[in-house]
Amino acid sequence: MIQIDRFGRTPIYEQIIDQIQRLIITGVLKAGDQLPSVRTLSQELSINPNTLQKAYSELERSGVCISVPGNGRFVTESAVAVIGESMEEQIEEMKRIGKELCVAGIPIERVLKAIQSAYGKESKV
Amino acid sequence: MIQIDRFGRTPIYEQIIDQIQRLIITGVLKAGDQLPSVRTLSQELSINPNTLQKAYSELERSGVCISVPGNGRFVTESAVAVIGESMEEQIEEMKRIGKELCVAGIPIERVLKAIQSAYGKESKV
DNA sequence: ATGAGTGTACTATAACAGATAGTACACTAA
DNA sequence: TTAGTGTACTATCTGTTATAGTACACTCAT
Repeated sequence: MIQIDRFGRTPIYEQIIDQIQRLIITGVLKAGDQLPSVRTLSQELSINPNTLQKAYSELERSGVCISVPGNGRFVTESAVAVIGESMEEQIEEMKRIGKELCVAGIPIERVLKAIQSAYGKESKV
Repeated sequence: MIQIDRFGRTPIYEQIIDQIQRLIITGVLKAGDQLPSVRTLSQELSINPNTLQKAYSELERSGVCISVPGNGRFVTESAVAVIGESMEEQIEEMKRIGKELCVAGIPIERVLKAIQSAYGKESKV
């Protein structure tokens, strides 16, 4: 369900945040669903409970999930919307890279094709 | 010529690498040009000489510049090509973000427009 | 030959982030 | 009561980043 890359440069807690958000926007996890507990998931992933707690806290801070002490942690109704908003930042990041590629002389057609392939529109025309 | 953001998350030496590469692909620095010495530039930027040395070493490792002990450090003939190759990685990063935006349900038109605006093609049609 | 200006190497230190380890406490539901 | 939740806290370890200071070798102009 969740894969951890221990050798990459991205911190474990960030990887978890990204992957849980992905599970939500892909519909694997839906509003009201319970997230795995800190203890069980940390054991399953062989990571420290505190590391997972850090990821969960951040998800809760941004409004993706809500914790019910003594009960569990659940995906909020607004989770999909919240994550969607964070996608705006991704678009900004795209613009930033786009400007770099522009000054580097990379033709815009190459970039557009890359985007289209990511969207599964190969456009082999 | 070079601006340092001491409060951002990107390390100083990476900022220097990025900005020198930018100076080269924009033509401000050309093949054969001498880079500022470790001592002078580190004083100018108020950073440690070792930090700058780290940035320069990395630029040299990737083939952007070459050092001549006792003489100076110069932009190589292949610098532009080398930097251009590293742009391929940027395109891969774009694909990665593109896939995320795709599963998040962001319409491809929004992404394409973002790219075009980065390229200065506003396409106000 | 000398001196100024290069690059390079090395050790040491401090600060910070990331991750781990272990413990403790409060809450809820069966 | 018990098991399973979330939460809080301290302590430690590690790697990266950045700084500080020193030392040495090289090149060039004088």
